[in-house]
Amino acid sequence: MLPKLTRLELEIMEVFWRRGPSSVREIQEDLPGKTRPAYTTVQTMVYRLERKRALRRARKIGNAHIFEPLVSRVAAHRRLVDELLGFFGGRMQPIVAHLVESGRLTPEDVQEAERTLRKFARKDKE
Amino acid sequence: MLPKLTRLELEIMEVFWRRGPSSVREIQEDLPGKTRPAYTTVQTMVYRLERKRALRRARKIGNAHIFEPLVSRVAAHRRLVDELLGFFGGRMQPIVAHLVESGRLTPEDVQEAERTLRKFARKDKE
DNA sequence: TCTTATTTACTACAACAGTAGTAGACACGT
DNA sequence: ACGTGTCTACTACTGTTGTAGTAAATAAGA
Repeated sequence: MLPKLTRLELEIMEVFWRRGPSSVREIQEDLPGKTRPAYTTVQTMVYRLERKRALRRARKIGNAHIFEPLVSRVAAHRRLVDELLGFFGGRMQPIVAHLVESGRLTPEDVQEAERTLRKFARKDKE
Repeated sequence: MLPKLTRLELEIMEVFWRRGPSSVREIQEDLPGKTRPAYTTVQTMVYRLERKRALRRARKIGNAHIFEPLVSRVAAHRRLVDELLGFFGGRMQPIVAHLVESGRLTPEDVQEAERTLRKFARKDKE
């Protein structure tokens, strides 16, 4: 079962997904400047992600551990969307309405959705 | 500024939005059986929602306070969607993709989105 | 080999979230 | 007016999240 990731954990995973296997130091330095936590803060988060089985120690370079992701970006993202959906009792309509009203669901997004839908419809028939 | 609401706080607000002004007892008894917390748990949450200015004491019946919502369901829902959007760096496409792939964005939902979009486009021109 | 900078492993702690108990106030029926 | 049950106001405790410090191990350069 996919572990639940918090905001900061997700930010850190995001760096791993971009960079691939990395050390704590590399991750910390790659975090956006304004939000950058102390080295040991990142270290703590990495350890927690390891306990949650979202990361694992892949190898060592010098005395530094190199960690790598065990969960994919897509899987983590899907979980986020599922959670939101839960809040809305599984009903899409209010979500879509909010997205449209806040002007962030563009006509292009909708067309893209239609394309994806058709692709899935075809796949179902096969 | 709209306060941030947690999972249980949202569940409780949901009952208020359905019922209108209510006592702690009424809310507690209206919560779904499997998840129903103790009376004092609900009471604590209601107090916290009051501190967060999501609820206020409207009046008294006997010695019981009647609370009423200060934030609307739509506003709270919009905040949830905005938060999710933040996780995705503001880009819609991955969210839509997940929704479609999990089979929860139906063709009807997309048509609904198109209708809403057209309505908004018209409004922009006015 | 000695020194030093880096890394690890561990500890700490405040805020928040979820959970609930208890003591005392109070309203209501008789 | 009394007793009883409900409600309030407070307190408490656990787990999680975000934050970081410190001591000891260790790699790597001089």
